[in-house]
Amino acid sequence: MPELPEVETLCRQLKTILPGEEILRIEILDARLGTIEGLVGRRVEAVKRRGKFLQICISGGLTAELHLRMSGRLFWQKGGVPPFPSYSRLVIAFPAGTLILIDPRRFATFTVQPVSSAPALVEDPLGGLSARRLREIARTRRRPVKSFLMDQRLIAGIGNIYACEILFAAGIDPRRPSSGLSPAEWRKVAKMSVAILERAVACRGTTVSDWRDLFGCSGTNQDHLAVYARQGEICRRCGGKIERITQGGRGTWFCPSCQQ
DNA sequence: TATAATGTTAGACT
DNA sequence: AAGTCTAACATTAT
Repeated sequence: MPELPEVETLCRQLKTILPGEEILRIEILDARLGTIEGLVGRRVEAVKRRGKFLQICISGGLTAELHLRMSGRLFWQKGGVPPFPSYSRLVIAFPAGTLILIDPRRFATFTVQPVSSAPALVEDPLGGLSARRLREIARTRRRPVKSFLMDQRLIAGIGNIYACEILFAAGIDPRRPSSGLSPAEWRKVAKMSVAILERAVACRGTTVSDWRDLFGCSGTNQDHLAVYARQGEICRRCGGKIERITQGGRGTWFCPSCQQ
């Protein structure tokens, strides 16, 4: 569910609440999450984001790393007592309230002292992407540019919705081999990536089905989607018809007439 | 009932 | 060897 803008939204909201708070209690409601040790009694020092990971830095040099995967959400509940929402999988109680991980599909992960995975080649597309760097990384890769943009080892944070929207904004066919884009095309991709992601952050994310922010509110970026989930509808730029294809097992939406 | 859903990754290919 | 592709994970909604 959440991509960079959604995780950034949660991160900004948590920053207003958690720093300085003591962890009073942790309840694991889904055994898939494993055990979580060493956090109770410690204090939150900072909240950060890396790609789609949310990092909670804890006193004593610990870091808890949360990944929401497909259906994870975070919800802030004022009181610390049940009932918790459906599909609550993890509860972390603080003096100010309770942080709840809601996750129907149970793919989310929460780890302490993570074996911090290697950073992406492009650490974070917010605040500037180098077109030359993208082109350099793409030079030896022939796979479709859409799956290139979504590869977290290469660029941190872009997922299915924003990959589709970025390529529409850049006017590039998602099936094009990455190595075949011209310097001018990479400039467009770089520029549009930043623009699309920044607008989504400003809109507190995209709510097409179940995304909600920390306080249960929908985002508003769905109002700006040009292609995602719009198959059969009219392209607002050229009047053509938006199509859906499958790439790497995921849906891709694009306008064949204005994305070349 | 079959399909698709905002993600990642192990293992099999090339 | 590095790059690429597929299936699998678990559950709900259409």
